[in-house]
Amino acid sequence: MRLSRSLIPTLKENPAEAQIASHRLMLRAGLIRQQAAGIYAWLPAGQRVLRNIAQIVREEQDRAGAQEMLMPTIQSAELWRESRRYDAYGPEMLRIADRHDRELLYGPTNEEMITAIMRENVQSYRDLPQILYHIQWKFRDEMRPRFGVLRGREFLMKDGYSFDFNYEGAVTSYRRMMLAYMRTFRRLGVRAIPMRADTGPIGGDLSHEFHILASTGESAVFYDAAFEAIDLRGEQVSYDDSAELDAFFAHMTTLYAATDEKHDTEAWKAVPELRRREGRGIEVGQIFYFGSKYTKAMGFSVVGPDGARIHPEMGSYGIGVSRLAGAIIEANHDSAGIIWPAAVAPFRVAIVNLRQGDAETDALCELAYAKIGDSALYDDRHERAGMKFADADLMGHPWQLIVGPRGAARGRLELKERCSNERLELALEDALTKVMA
RNA sequence: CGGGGCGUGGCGCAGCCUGGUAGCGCGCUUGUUUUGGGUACAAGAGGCCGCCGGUUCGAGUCCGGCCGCCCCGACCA
Repeated sequence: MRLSRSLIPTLKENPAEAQIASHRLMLRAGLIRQQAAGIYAWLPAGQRVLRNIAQIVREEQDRAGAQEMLMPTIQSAELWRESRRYDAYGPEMLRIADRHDRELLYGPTNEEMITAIMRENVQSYRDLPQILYHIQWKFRDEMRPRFGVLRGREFLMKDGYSFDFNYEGAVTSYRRMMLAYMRTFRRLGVRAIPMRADTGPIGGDLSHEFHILASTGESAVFYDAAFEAIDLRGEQVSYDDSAELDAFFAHMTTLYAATDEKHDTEAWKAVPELRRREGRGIEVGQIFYFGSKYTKAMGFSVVGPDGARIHPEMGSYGIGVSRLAGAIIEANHDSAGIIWPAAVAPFRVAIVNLRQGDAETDALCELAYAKIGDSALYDDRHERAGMKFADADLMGHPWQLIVGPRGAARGRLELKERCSNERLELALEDALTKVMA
């Protein structure tokens, strides 16, 4: 993308409404603009971030055997009466009436809808297990939206649902999703710790929240410092080997880690004192097992091998895609701006033309831009070098390809790595090799 | 929802107490200058002062109502 022709409105000053770093930086780097309390428009660069995060989430869900689908944002109140959550959910649910005065709602989550879809289309235990997910906008009418996209009212979420014939199967699905989540967060460039969590209105008795540690997090968390050292990735674990899956699950859940709702002071005392960490976390995902709560309430059953009907066992699995954009920035920034992990950066590299109009400089920039293509943001504005440097740092591209007349005359340019601030003078080909690695 | 605060060019703010033709910095446009970390000078453009009503000869300023936004708390798959 050529910056001169892009809607990436960077701000030099901090907008007054933004209190925390990620919110300030998302506004200043031109990623988002607020439209109403807790409701944001994602500008082109922001949309690219959202798309990158969603794509990684999608790939890891697919790899875990989940199937992508797409359910609507608007749901019928009838559906929610079946599970008795229409009244239970309270004012956080946005209720709408259509022109015929039929009661609708903007979905805050989709357990009812997916259960209804399964009920209509699945009759036999042989059709199980299944895990389905979608990436869709949700709306929860929060009492007090804040912190930009970290607590918005409208937000993009990956929500998935597993259906198993029995408890053992459901536990396996739960463990598969935990593995998928750890891999997802790893690829997104953040360390998220699974913590025992409260199940809340979704109900059920087994749940973990995934928290990125950050002083600005909304949740108080307690965890064993050993988490800071262990391998959270699970790269080598096979989804199809139940022994490996169980071992990974044990590895993730044996050490103490809990949110304040589930904090157990007795168990806490068993953690060596020097390893007790109390901090704050940003919840970026949560997984639940809740058995047949919804399949029973909504009358979804399948015929088993013995001819008897059983209510499938469910789990649900959420990742806050739009919240992650903010959380990743919260965990990766400095005083100059964002420091994007390469996997989610809107642009892998900025081409900084220090002397727009200088023939050799322009030519070298154009060549670099042609070779890199869409993952480059070419700063071809007629602006001073200082402003371009400041904007590139603010936007947080992992790499900056700095091209000025001094080097261009000799066919050289400078490559700056945002996270280390390291600069190298190189020929274009060598720089591209490093950038594309 | 309880408490607190704020709405004035795109952004950040002053002006309001004590009513009298709307200001500053940044940004934007044009020109000159400068050119490897937000250059300097000059000339410009841009404002239902959140909305409605009231008081007054006159309201950004005073009074009432409403709306929006932010912060603390409670709440929060």
